Amino acid sequence: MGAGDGLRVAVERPNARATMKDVARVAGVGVGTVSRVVNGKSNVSEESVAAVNAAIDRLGFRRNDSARMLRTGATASIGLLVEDVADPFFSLLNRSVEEEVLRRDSVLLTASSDKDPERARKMILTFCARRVDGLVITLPEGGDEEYLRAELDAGTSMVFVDRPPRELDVDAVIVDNRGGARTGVAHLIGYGHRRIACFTDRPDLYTASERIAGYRAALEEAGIPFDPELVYSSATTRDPVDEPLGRMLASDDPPTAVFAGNNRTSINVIGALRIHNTSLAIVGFDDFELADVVVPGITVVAQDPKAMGQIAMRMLYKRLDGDVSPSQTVTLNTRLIVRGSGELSRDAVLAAR
Amino acid sequence: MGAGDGLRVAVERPNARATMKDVARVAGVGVGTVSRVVNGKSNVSEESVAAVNAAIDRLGFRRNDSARMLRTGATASIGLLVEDVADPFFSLLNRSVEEEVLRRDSVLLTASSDKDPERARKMILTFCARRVDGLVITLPEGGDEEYLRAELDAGTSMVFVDRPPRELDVDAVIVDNRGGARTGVAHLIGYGHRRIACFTDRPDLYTASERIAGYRAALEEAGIPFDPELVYSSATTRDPVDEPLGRMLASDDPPTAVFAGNNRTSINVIGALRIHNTSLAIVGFDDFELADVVVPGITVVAQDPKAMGQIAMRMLYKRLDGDVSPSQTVTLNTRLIVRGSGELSRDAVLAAR
DNA sequence: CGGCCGCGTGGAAACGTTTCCACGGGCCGT
DNA sequence: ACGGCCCGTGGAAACGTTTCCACGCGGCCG
Repeated sequence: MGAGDGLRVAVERPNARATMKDVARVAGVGVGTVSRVVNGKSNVSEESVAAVNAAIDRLGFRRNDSARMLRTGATASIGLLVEDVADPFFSLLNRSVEEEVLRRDSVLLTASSDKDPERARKMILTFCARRVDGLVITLPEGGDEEYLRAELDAGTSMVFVDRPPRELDVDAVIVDNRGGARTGVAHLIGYGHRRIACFTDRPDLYTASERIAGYRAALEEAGIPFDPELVYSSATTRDPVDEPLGRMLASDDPPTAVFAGNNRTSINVIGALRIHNTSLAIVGFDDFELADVVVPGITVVAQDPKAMGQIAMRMLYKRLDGDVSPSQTVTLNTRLIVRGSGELSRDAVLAAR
Repeated sequence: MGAGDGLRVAVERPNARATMKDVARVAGVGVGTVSRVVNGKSNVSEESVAAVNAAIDRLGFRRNDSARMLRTGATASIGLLVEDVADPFFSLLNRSVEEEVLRRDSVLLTASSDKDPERARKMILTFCARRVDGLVITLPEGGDEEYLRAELDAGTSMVFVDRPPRELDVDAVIVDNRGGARTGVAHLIGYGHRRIACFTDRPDLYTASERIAGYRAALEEAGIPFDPELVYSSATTRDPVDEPLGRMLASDDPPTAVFAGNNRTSINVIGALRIHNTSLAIVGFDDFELADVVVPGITVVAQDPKAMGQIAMRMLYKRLDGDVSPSQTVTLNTRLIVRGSGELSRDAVLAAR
């Protein structure tokens, strides 16, 4: 009645998870066989499979993946660190990464850095302690990235997204921020604008500085002098921009168009324009829901977070599958989506004044 | 030179992670001492601490959490399953859950069910195999929830969010969907409307059906007959609603106001109104960015995903800390945010026709 | 002066899996 | 008819931690 005993014990303590040993006892086989059945290995007799499955059901057995991970060294998990999982751009990226992770029957650990290098460091180290197979990282500005080298050397694969690495030899997928901004601003110039304001995020952020560079490049190409008075970088994307916009509008030579460096800033600009009861041509960087619901629809330079996630994961899994070729940076092109706000001509704006 | 040997081995194979055994050898102490140092236990001499830390730095040691989890049985991880991490509502919930998880030095596993019960089941079972300490779940409609009982019995704590459990004895935090909808519709009625259209999600979804019930309750209270012709439930929140709205507008007794059952539907309705070049009073369920940027601003019945996440996690951690009191369901109240679209009176709408 | 307590320590067992090795039995080929 | 081989199997080692137990040693109290 040895088997019966095993069962009784399990039934009497329903709160303890059954182990393979318990299953083996109940099924009357060895633990090796249980393991083979659980993992769907082929060389097991039909009777054994049936007996084991019956025992599993009876005991409510579920494999303990901690033990499996320890033994095999493979955790089947990926760590994702972004600025903020609630940000529209990153939440889309998150979802697309999730999709790829799921396809490989892995699990996704997520965290938001909140642009804090220290918090990012802590989370990445936590992920590494958990021995994730790979890491997808948007590293916040301003921190030291050297600590990552140790993890890299230890064999943890990683891909940077949205920002290129500075020193590290890792894969990355980024967006052509500069080119996208240049295109957007050139679009405005094409409609006759010569006084174009530029609202962005903190300029010490990689994406913001690139976009400002694109803005300047477009001006330069058109022979329009750069006027620092027309550039405003907010400390956080949350604060409104009515006041700086008001100052520009009140100047001798006010802008007739605005280039907004990111989607939240676009929204802030729209709000500020409403407050000042005026309309300028607008092109925003990064698409957002409702961009086509306001009137006029907002013309944007769109990124593709879904593609970014897919490509990043494809690169990562290639590394995990053993690819040791030199690291590369993929740059995604942007797409100009014309909706009306960017096609308001200089003449039309001036006429309305 | 025993210690030297240990070091040399580690240096020669930099790709292999050092273990506590390696650290112990290099530091000239026992593994027990290394473990105590790593975990910051107090009863270790200063010299030992110093020696161990030096060895750790030298070897790039990082504790293997798989082994730790196996040994201790505590994984310090929480699983979160929502409909879609890219949805504005759930991404905010995700972030707020993350914040609470971080506070407890845990890690967050996330997944999107995409409203597919089978996918949800798979992910939940995966989380359970990984022995997460607790689960935060938005269970998709239509699936069997019985399989959760086994996990519950096995001691995995869980909290439902956004939907109550049907049979299961688990904690939940939900929103007063019915009451919120009633308030929103009553608000419209207060401005004289008697023909109020209702656009929602699939009515077999819990939240949608509750909101429809709230809509009907408000009508009933005001003595307004319910007209099924004024209710449209789209199969997915992606499809536009121009056609059904057009049909309603073309009828003998067209609506003068709209209640939109969720934020994407609100957006669709705004788009459809624009196409039909007309304006009706609107109240939407669930706030969204830009609700105050369109003109007029959209009056909404707002939920608070952040609070939902906080409360859910507080309940979950109470359970993990041993609370065995009866399970409870917390219902969060909604808040009406007045922005203009809901205050367009019936007379104003009719006058504009 | 002797026993006892407590502190710092090393070592070994245990967590639950996977994987490797060895073994027995049937089958096929020579 | 016999040897080798393959298949299904059981058992044990190993993964890297934590935790428990036992040990030595000093100091303090009786």
